[in-house]
Amino acid sequence: MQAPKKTGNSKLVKKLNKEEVLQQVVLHGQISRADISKQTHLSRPCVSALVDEMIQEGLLQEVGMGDSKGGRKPILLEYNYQAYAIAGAIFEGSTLDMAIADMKGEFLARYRKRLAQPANGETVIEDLAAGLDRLLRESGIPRERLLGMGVGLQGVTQRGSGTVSFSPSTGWMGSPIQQTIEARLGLPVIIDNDVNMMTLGEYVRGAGVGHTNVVYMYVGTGIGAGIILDGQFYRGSREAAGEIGFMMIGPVHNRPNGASGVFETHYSIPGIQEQAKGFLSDLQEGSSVIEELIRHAKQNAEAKELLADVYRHWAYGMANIISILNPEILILSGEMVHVDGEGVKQIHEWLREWVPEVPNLEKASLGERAGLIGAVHSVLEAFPFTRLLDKE
Amino acid sequence: MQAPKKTGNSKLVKKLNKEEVLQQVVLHGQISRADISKQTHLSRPCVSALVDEMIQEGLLQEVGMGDSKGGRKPILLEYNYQAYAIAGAIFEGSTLDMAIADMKGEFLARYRKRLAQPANGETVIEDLAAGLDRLLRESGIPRERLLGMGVGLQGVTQRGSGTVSFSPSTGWMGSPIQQTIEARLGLPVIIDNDVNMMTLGEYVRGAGVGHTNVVYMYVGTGIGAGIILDGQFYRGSREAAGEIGFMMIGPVHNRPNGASGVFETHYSIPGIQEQAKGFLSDLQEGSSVIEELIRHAKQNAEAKELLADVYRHWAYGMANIISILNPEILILSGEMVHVDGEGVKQIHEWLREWVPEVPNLEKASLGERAGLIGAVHSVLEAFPFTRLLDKE
DNA sequence: CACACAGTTAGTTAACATTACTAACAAAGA
DNA sequence: TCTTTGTTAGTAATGTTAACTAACTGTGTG
Repeated sequence: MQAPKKTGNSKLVKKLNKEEVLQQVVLHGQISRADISKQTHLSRPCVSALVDEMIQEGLLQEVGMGDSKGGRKPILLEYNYQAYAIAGAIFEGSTLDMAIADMKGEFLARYRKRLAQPANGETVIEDLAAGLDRLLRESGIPRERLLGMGVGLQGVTQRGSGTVSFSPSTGWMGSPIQQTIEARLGLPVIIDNDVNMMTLGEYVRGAGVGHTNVVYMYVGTGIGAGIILDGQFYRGSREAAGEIGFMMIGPVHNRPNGASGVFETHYSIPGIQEQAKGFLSDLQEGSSVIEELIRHAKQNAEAKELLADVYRHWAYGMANIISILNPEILILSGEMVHVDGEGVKQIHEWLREWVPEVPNLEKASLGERAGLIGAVHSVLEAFPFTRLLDKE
Repeated sequence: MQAPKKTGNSKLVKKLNKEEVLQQVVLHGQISRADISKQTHLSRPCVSALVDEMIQEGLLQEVGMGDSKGGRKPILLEYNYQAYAIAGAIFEGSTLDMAIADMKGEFLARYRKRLAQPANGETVIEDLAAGLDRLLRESGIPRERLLGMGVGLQGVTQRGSGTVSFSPSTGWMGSPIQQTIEARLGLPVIIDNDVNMMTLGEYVRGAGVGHTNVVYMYVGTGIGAGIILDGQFYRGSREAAGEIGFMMIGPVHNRPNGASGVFETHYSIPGIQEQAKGFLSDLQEGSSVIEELIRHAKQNAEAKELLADVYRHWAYGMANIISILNPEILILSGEMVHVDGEGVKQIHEWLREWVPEVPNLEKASLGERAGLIGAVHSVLEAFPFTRLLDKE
């Protein structure tokens, strides 16, 4: 039942210390051995030894001298972000969006492809493999320097077991798809829901940076949320946390589709469209329902009323989330990014009236890149520095 | 910024290993050195050394021989639950309820006192000190073997800073009351909201045992919840998590008291009483509003309607919590424990209709002892074995 | 039935490996 | 000359493996 550790866990301490040193370097960008020692309670000789090993391993580099502070000049160290690379992939509708990134999360190459619909699970895996090959070629990164791939997709995923129980856009159903892909690509793979990937992206690079309790609220085809509490992704006991589309907001009866939640039946984009069909029939491909609704609301009283109703009920949802979770920030995404300043202000006012601790309300800031960035970071998170230091 | 560690952190490893050993003993009740070694990846000699030290420190005891498994009989070790003691105190209305417990959380003595109202903050502290003295005398435990005291109270607490911003029953307001009490008692003190203490109690000894995602829903004078996610108490960014009385359930307008939440305005006990005042005027001291309402509902159509409405809105609250958090268990407490089987069944049916992952629905099982048990455990949690092993 | 002896399990001792520390020193600069 | 940075050398702490003692089970034999 216990993890096997052959050399005794003095090795563990070393690993921890190495990680701590690495963390300091990452944190400061450039730093000397002496300064690391000051920051970490580790002695200078010890830091020196650990740093030397990590230089051997390619994780750190000496990048020149710093300014003297009255004595010998320090040798500055830098994290070698190019030591390894990570791949990310997102299935969004019928397109596959891929990228390869360095360990900073910076994209080195990107690749996009439209998939034939309906998707066939096996050819989709081949598409993934082909995309990866191309990214490797384009970026010039040798395959053995790839740490893994993060894959985000619309649908229902069980990250723990690496299975996908429902995903029309990829054609993956049931079965431990993660292992299958890992075997095909010869790489560790992480599979997760697209909203979770976007949440992670915004958390590490977008609107959520610097916060420890973050709720990412998404309104699109459905309504969902990604939840990060005390700096940790919270998934719930059956990976069903954040299914806020099932909140009891709006008319309880009159719910045609039993599988859909009450909230999302009425206030997801399809739900709103249904309510607006009297005046919003002429919607061209690719345009935003909310933008259109806002436009109509300027002349049409009915549209104005609907828009206010939508805002109000979205605000109810936020108030419930806030009451339960007291997050520092609520990130608005999906179609909610099209709400204008007026609308956000109105929602904010309501919240101040209803709940005592109103968090920051911010629109998602990464746009369509959020998912990919999250996918890349899901790998970085799962393989923290630890793994790199394992190259025994 | 860094924790000071004088001897280098090889000492840290030892502590960790010692804790691991201790954990095994606690977990198994009785266990031999050899078995600990098998469970912990630590070698037998190492376990022996650590165990010997802990026997010296009084934390472990040899309690006799176990059965032979074909060779020498093992010497069984046991955790010495009596090595230290913990005190707990709960202010519930105008009574102060205190207990002293061993490290298993078993009460060794208990003490109750009615406080004069309105409470004066300073005399309350003296009451606390007097109660503690009495408990120590009664249980025969020397003061220096006390690890600390957990204090739970109705009101608004900031556990992080140890302050109480609102608490009529104790008369404590603002000011870092925790330090004041610590100074007076000469003991580490933990202050927390009573609902949080009860949540912890149910989590470690009551209905929540064995679960990692637990929501404890309390309906009384107000409506609140305690939240444990992935085995950790979740408090929110400003310690306002679980303020579910502010959910947007029930009539939004017509809320007389601006400080109270929409949900609790209508569906806390005072809110229900307000709605029931037509037929529930004759309520004697100490009886349950819900029990009375259930009784009336058998003859009175109006009462029946109100009861159904209350159940329904409580269920809305639960559905929202479940949608967001997907807990494994929802513990019903406060006046909700008086809901009869019929009512629970009805609520469960609604939930199955509304949300996909319905958790266990269970009534709180510890009754009025929950808070005290939680208070005691809050200390155990804050001073894990770590502290004991610090006696360098 | 007594008893020797092999086999097994528990716990300890001894020698060794790892890792971090302190102290002292060399290098480089103000 | 005094500082600051980085390294070398010796030491202390802690855990490991290997080997040993202790204690018990079970079995075959006189």
